[in-house]
Amino acid sequence: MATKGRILSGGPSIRGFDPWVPGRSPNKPRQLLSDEERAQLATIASVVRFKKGDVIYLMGEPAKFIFNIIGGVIKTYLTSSTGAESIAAFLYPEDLFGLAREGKYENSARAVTPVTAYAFPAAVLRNRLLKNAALEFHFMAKLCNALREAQRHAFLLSQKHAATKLAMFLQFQEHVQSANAKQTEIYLSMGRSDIADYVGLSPAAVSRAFRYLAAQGVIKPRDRRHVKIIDHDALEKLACE
Amino acid sequence: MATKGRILSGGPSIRGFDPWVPGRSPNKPRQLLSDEERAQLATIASVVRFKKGDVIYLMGEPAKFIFNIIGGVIKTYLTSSTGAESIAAFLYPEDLFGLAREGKYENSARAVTPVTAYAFPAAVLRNRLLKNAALEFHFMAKLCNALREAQRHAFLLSQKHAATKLAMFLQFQEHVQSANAKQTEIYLSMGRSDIADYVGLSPAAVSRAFRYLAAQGVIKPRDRRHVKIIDHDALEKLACE
DNA sequence: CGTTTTGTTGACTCTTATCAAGTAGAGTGG
DNA sequence: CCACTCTACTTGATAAGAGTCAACAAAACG
Repeated sequence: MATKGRILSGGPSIRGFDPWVPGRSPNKPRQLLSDEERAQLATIASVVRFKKGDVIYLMGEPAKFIFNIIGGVIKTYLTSSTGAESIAAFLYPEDLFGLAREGKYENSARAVTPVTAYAFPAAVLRNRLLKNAALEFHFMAKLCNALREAQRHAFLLSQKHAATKLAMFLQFQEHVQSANAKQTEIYLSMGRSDIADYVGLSPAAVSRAFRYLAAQGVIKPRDRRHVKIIDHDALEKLACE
Repeated sequence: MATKGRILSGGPSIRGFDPWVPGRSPNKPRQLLSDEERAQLATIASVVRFKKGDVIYLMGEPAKFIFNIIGGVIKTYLTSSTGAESIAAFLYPEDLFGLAREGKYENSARAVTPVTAYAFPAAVLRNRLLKNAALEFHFMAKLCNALREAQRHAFLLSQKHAATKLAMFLQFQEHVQSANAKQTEIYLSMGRSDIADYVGLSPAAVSRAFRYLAAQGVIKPRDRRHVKIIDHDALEKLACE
């Protein structure tokens, strides 16, 4: 695919919104890095691959790398003492992950699909950022985006009805994909139990919520990973209720 | 108070953890800004005051300012279409707030107590950051902290039992305050309904959860705003369950 | 093509939301 | 400083909704 080729050949890529500069086409994230920045970052990055299900790092490990996804989807998660895992975020191509505190990872990460990513050694990246304010600014902008998404996720989790949560989740997915193409059908990269861990419900409740939305004529599932949104307004209404 | 005097006289202050450099005393946040940076920031800041309950900004407004709290507590929140408000974060002295996307605030902010803060004009601050990579790095570090807290908040919200949520909330409060002093009694800056909006429960459920924890002998409320933690281990166990 | 994992469905239980009534606290003016 | 008022909080009864468990169905995997 042409787009994928461009991303690969161009080096590391970060997509998002500038905190303060209005975009030319609002509500569409843009490439935050200049071509020179991407080339510069390419010199310190190595490309790494993970198979579906691979653990990329565990909470508490020394945070040697920051990652930039080229292709695939990863999840970051926290594990409670009972073993239940709560998913903090799904991350997609052109996202960053590898959040650390005082040199230790603050959550765990695992590949949801096969993943290709750039890995930046933390120490080297830190030096680059301290020497290049513009580059650093773009990383900061991406962090603002991540913070906003975490707050939206918290908002989703504060909702009480399973259908509301699922509706919001589907809207998130739609926005992630509409960056690439304006398609009516959504592809879900993750399984039902990952969705459950993200929206804070049991897998059973997620399953029932899908059935409910389908019964209302809001969505039309083709199979477990493909959903067509029939009634965007109804979804919006459910999501905002 | 000596500490407060230092903060005021020293100019803007940001407290947190460096993402990659281990702290000398782990688990204690440190001042991220150098004295020169604080002095420099002071030249572009004005001091603003808000009364308890004042709206500081509303979601969607032009994001003219970034704020740094000197004293008091604020909350950032999202309002759903039904009017229910979900609190994204409580912010304390030495915190930053005023998150924006493409020049618009992405949430609303309101004073929970009387508040004093520095206000940085966004455009001016942006220029400073782009000219001073070290200063910018410290803002970025603070953003990492905020992102981590948002993810911990999401983790709290994903918990199913009211007592668990409240236990986690009380632990958060304890950590916020233990930065200042190691006291056994916690002071709650916010009312019950703000706690409810933060942990994603009804005020009634929060009230019952308090009663439950007290009945278990885990906490001992002195009045509505003062709680003594009797059994830290039990609280930990409840929080992690 | 069988095996194993993942997802769906139903019956039942448990928890919290909701609503309404009562109470305590904070704030206000005398 | 006290009484009054108003808001915020607590408490109880009820019902709606999601969790759990178990059995079944459907994919995914080798």
